Amino acid sequence: MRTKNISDGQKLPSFIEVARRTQLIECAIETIATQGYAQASLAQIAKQAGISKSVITYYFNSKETLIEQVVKEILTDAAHFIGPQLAAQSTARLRLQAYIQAHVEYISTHLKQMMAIMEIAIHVRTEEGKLRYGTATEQPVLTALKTLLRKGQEEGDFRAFDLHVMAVTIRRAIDALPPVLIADPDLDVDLYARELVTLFDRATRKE
Amino acid sequence: MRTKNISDGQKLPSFIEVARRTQLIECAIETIATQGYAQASLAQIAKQAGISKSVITYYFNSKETLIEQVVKEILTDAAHFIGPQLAAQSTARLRLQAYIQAHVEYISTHLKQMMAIMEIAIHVRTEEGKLRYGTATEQPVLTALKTLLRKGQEEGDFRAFDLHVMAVTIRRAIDALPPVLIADPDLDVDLYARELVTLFDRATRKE
Amino acid sequence: MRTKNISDGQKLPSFIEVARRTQLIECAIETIATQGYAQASLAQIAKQAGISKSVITYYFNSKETLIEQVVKEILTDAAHFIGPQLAAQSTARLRLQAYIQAHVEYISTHLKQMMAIMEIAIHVRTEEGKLRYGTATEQPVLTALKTLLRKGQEEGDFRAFDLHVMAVTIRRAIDALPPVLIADPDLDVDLYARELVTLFDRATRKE
Amino acid sequence: MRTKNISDGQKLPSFIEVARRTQLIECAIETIATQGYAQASLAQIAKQAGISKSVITYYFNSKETLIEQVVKEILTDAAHFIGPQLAAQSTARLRLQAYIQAHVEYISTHLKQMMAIMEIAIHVRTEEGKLRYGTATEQPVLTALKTLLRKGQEEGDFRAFDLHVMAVTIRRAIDALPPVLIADPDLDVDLYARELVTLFDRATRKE
DNA sequence: TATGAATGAGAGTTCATTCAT
DNA sequence: TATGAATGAACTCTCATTCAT
Repeated sequence: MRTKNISDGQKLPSFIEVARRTQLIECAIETIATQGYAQASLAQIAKQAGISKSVITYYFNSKETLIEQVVKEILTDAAHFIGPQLAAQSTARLRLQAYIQAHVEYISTHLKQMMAIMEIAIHVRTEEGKLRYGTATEQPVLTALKTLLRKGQEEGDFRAFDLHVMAVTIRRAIDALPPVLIADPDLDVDLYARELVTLFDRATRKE
Repeated sequence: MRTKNISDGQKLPSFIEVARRTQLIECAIETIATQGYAQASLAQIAKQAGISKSVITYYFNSKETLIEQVVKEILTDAAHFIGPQLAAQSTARLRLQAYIQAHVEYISTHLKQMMAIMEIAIHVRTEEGKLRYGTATEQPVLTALKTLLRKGQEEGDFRAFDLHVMAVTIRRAIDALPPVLIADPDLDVDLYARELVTLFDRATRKE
Repeated sequence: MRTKNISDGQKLPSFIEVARRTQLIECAIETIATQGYAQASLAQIAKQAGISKSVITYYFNSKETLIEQVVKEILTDAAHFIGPQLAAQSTARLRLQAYIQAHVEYISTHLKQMMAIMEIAIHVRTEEGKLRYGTATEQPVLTALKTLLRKGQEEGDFRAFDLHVMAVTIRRAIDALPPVLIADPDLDVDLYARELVTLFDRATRKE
Repeated sequence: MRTKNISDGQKLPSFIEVARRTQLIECAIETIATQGYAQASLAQIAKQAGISKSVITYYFNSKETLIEQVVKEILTDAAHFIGPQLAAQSTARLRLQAYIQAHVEYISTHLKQMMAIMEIAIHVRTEEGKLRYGTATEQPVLTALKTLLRKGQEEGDFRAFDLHVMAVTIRRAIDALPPVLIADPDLDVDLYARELVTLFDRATRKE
């Protein structure tokens, strides 16, 4: 499965192509994060990149595709960082703790990306009017978290809370961080993480 | 001090005017809630109302003003519903419980309004690029919640958690409900409320 | 010849009708003079008069008609002031002197009206795109002035200049006054008039 | 100090760009001159040019900018034509004569431009409601003319008239020409110029 | 006599996209 | 590989006018 780009039937993407695509995705993220999705017109993104508007539609056929790539890029990178940290834990309690801490750490070190993806999730809709990267895409994320929580219940670490409510609440607590960090860049993120861990540890544990 | 009624210096709005304004605010809410803020052009809202575009700028001078009225209408109504329920509680724990339950109930019975106001909060920006009804407006809400929580700590009901983290988490847990309800309209909201109450009761209480 | 108003076949215009029409013409002049013709929408004029927009189209069927009346009113009044002063003079030289002085005096005491009529002359066009009150209407004015000048030549007071050039130049010298007075309200208008008289006396006289 | 040419930091405008900008300025002048400023919407100008409305905002960011360019273009060209002819004269009397003749000649050969710039001067206002290219811009022009006249007085060529009155009158006499020429395209402009020269020579000279 | 309600046309502007080079 | 040129649709807003009351 190769990315469907303009040189498909014949050659692999050239070096310059990879570089440009990377650069444009970077610039899109930067623009969306700092100015908001509504201001992130192709013209703005091109200006940010110091190139012409048409370059964008040259490498990505449409704005839609560019945004897709941005989302893919960010989600993949985040998964690479967070996934292994969960796998390393032996109990559900530790896994939840790691889940929160890994997310907080990633968010605090990738604030721009997180702002961008939230802007996208909030703004982009399909032709039928549904959010394209919103709750829909969130489903698998929630499912994974619910699995983690259910295991904790089965193993006797967690009490009998409603999986959906707890999963949603945890996710939103994490998603709240980016704007909080924007508003207060000097925030002590480790403390924030520890507070969240404690909060949800108490909220989930058996007694 | 008179109720702003008859012979007040400025003309009374006619019956039709009141009706139209109400209808247009209604239609704006409907359109924003169902199609998203970006799709809610004056043309769309007018179509929804079955009238011409110009009627909107006739009653509200600008789109900006219309949105202001929508926000005001929704927030006022919500405050009228929720405020008294908090005041009736004697302890911080009960107040937090009431805070959550009142919000959940109001949201579940005013889903359209809640979707609309969240869309607005997320999309509308000032000329300088800041969110107009976003974090800024949220500040007083958070402050009020923090005051409630601090009191609980001072009275010995609550443990020594970080006020900001807890307040943000509670708010986001509540704000999560509208899209959850949209995705699953048959959701048992009372259960949802009870689960949230338990969750945050455990998260906050002393031991 | 009566003004064709709404109550034509039957009664004479009522007192209130006359008053309203006068008031609206006044307000139109005020608005046009101070804010410019482009800003003088019916809404603005109505606001100035403290009445509803529809009143204007009630008394004058259209904006076009209102403007017509404004022009008529102003021109008639000016003619009443200036005409007799010319008739009183015995020689062409004195008549030209009176022409200039009467105009300057009238302009300086009716600045608002003069600004309004110049704005109208400049802005209002017919459906075919010609100026409605511009050069076209100016023609009779120029003709009258040329007659005065020709007489002076025939009587031997004036030298053999081109009538058209001289008439146009005199008119424009006079028309220049309103904006000059706006820019410098403390201007010594008598001096201005005397300077103009001298200027054109030297320009016209035989040797 | 280099002529701003190649490798200047900012990109050179392409041939097409120069051509289009020229064409659009041309078409703007044409439309404004023939139909009046009020009718010169972007749609009209685009129609005149046979292109789409968006092309105009592509080359000039806004209508405001387009008009600025139109004004700049016209004034620059006129100054290039008239300036040198004044400098070539030795006495004030000759300079005034050249002033009038150069203006008349330029106007008669650039009638469209002159009509356009007068329309613009009359119509375009700043946000505060002042004329943008009106009396304000006229000030330096009047000042220059007054300087010429004062010199004539100092050198003993001219009598002791009021500088302001004379300058204004001369300017208005010149500004009167465009509409006069429109009304009568077969007018003998040389005669017109000679008549004006004589008129103001007599009006200004010592005895 | 006077008004508020409503409309439709047209204004300037923004934007993603297409196309030829 | 990259760009400038051009388009058309949609946006918010203004305005003179019509109509029922």
